[in-house]
Amino acid sequence: MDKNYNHFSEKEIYALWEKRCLFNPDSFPSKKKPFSIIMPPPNANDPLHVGHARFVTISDILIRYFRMKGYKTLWVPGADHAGIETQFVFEKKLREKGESRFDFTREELYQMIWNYVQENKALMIEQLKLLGSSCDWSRFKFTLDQDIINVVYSTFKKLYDAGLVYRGKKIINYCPRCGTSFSQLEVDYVEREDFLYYLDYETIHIATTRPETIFADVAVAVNPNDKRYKNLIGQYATIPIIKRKIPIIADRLVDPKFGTGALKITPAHDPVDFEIGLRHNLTPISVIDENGKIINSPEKYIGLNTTVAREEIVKDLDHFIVKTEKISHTVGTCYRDKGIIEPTLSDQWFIKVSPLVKLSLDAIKEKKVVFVHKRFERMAKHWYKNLKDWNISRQIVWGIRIPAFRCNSCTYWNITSGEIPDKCQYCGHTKLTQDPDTFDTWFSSGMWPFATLMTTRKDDFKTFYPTSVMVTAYDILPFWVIRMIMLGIFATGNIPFEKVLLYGLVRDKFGQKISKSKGNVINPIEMLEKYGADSVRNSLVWGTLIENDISLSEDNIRGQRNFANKIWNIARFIKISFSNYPGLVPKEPSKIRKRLNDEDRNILKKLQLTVKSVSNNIEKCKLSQAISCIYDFAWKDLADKYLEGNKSREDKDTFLCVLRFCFTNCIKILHPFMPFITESVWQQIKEISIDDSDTLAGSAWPTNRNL
RNA sequence: GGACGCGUAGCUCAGCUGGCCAGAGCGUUCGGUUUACAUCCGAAAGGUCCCAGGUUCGAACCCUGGCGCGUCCACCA
Repeated sequence: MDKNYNHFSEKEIYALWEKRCLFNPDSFPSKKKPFSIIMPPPNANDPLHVGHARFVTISDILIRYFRMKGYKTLWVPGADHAGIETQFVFEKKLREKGESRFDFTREELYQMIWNYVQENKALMIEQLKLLGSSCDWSRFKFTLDQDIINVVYSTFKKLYDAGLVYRGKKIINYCPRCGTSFSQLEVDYVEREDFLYYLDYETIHIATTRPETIFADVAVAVNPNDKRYKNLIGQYATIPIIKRKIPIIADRLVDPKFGTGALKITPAHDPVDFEIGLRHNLTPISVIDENGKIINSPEKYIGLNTTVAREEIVKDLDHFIVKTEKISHTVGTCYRDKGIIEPTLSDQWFIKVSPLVKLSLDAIKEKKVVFVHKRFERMAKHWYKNLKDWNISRQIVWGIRIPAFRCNSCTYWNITSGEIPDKCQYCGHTKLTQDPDTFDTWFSSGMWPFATLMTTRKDDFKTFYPTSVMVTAYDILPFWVIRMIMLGIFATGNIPFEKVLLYGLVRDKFGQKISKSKGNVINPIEMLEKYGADSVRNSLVWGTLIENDISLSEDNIRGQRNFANKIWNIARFIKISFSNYPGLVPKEPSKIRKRLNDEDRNILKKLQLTVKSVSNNIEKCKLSQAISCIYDFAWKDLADKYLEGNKSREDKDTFLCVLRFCFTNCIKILHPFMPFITESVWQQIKEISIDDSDTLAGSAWPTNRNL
């Protein structure tokens, strides 16, 4: 054995595990209880970052622990097509080559992105292996695999048949440059300076930052309690330039303290106005089309973009402008190109969420789904209560195309489970046109736990659903976790997972958020090459609670590398000692009980307590406590005190037997955390070890009976 | 405006349902050269547990209020 541990044999170790098929539950025909985790599929297109490294570590610790405990263990890996994200990255690449998505047909574009993603997917898989992930690669799923798509289709159909899918005109967040709508969550609100124009509507003055939308006004609203305007309610105001008369109405959403306290109502271009419009039965008028150009306005403005139109209209409004002031307010911007989002009326598919929310809240209340950390349960409930109907249409190509076909004759929509209808089910007409839109990524990934298990192996769904625990970052609780619960219960009648373990974000060593612009990005693969996967893994659970954000520093990783080296050297001491005493046969301490002294009994007792505490902590997902227990036992109790205090002892025989026994058990409980070094050590000393397991990864967790 | 957190050693953080002199890692200082490891060993310094009240025999921990910081969400035209 070398003087120091070097981690360069990690790949061989991983290959050994794969060769033994240790990660495939089919190799264990036991009737034991199943334990399963579905991996949140990383974006196929991006290299792994430290956040991924954290969930890999956490999940792998749990998986390896339960595997050693004898459970039938399955960890399903996967990759996500990451709809909008990927298409925009790809389009950027096209632009660099002087091409655009409009140069290709839909099918060509899809195929090109598909090929591009396949190339990158391989890298992602490679990196997951470098981290030691003990997934069953034979069950790998991609979110655009045909069988996954089929599950998504039939779930959509089921939702439709249950009356939970509807097509509606709604205000959506539309980006005219990207040509797509975004969910509420994809819009960034930024603080901006703008002019607030006070306009004379004859009977009343209103204030607006968007004068280009005045031709879309259908009313002026005031707060019902606003004494200034009480007698105007029911009367009319007049839109300048076109002189159209519109009613003055009262609505509680109007803030009397803002501007003049009178709000022009433009239901087609503002979400609040849309809501007020609905309440008062006002018919919306659109003045901005999907390209961001003015329509339904006086001739001279038609076709202008909104910025130019605003300038022109402000010029023409002239003496109608009573006052102009600068204000700073928040404006919705596109999270991709940072441009202004136009709230626009559009036809989209929606999911009616209230029945699904009820199912989910009930499941949480009945403790069918348990959040390991209570505070996330509180957050989830809060989200559910504020969830609005879910717009699932996206105007992009890279995704799952919505199986909705509109009849060219009667214009009714035919919804299928994916198959192309040969005739309209309402009028029998044979010409139908498919909706060009694709599903929101979160809609299909919300089905991930059951879509994967329904398509891996024949009995997987039966055996492994609901999965044992969902491990994911807390920042996607609202995007993903709550939607998986809704869709899982709806589609299968059963919860998708029993526990939700949400972990905190990885930050830099000062606790700052990691971002490219700050230049504090930590590349896990670089660290792993430098210090070994075990060190990186340990540094991601060490010292901070799982549910809290963790500050990662290279110092920390180095500290864990030193720990790995300590483990290596205890093994080296044992190996050298045994080879110095060729006649020495390792015996279990229970067989030589009479020869044990106080120190021997003490360390054996300590081992027992450590195993117990580590098991408890892992089962409660308290991983930082678990690893620090092992760390203290291995380094302080075993190496510094016991080994150091006994190395020159007369009774070498007993000492070495006790040491060997404690150490082999120690690397067993350390294995889920640091699989490579422990396996590597096991391969070195297994001939003098306590059991005859060929690999440590496939060995059994220590139990009270054999301690 | 709403929700959820955080404030403990120089830094990053533990401290579970109130109870032994408040802990760890890193850093700092001092001392160790053979024989498992300098990626090591031994020792030391370093804390008004954000502030103020309250509950209690007893509070870093529970309650109330403040101050400071962070994240997410949202409907200010």
